[in-house]
Amino acid sequence: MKYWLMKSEPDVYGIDQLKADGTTCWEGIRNYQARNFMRDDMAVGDRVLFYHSRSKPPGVAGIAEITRAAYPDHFALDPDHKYYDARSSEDNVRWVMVDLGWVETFDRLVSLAELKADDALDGMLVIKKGQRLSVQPVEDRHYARVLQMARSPRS
DNA sequence: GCCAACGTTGGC
DNA sequence: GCCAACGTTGGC
Repeated sequence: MKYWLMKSEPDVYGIDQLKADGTTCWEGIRNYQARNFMRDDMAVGDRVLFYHSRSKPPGVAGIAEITRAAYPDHFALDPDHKYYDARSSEDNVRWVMVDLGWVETFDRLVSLAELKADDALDGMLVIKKGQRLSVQPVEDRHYARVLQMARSPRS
C-alpha cells in the first residue's frame, strides 16, 4: 500500500463534505505530474492525507482512501464544464480521476506550521516552499508521523 | 487580496 | 528547442 497527500480547498470540497458523501470522484486534476501519479501509481486501498489548502490555517484534516483506480475524467469532454479540455476527445481523454472514500476526520487539524516545525518530517514534499502539486506521494514514515501528531495534543 | 513560485503555451 | 508571456496555486 502506498501513501499520498491530496489537497483541496475546504471552501470548495472539505473533509466534512467527503464524510457526508462517503465517496467522491476526484475530478479536475489538470497537472501532468499529478495525473501520472494517479494513473500509474495509485491503487485501491492506498491511504491519503486529506489536506486543506488556502484555509486558516492550512493543514492535514484527516484520512481518505482510494476506492477506485484511475479512469478517464469525462468532465474534460463537456464543453460547458469548468474542467473542459479542448484537446481531449472520446478516444483520447488526457486526464484521469480516482475515487476517494472517507476514512477518518482528525480530532484536530495538523497545521502546515506544525508539519514544518517537526524534525521527523524533514524532506516531506508539502512543506517545501513553492510546492504546488496537489497530488503527492508521502513516505511511510512521514505518514505514520502525521497520524501520531494528529492523535496527540498540540505540543 | 497580494504576489512568489511554478507549470504550460505558443511564437519564433 | 528556447524562453517570454500568461495562468494558476496556495501561503501569508
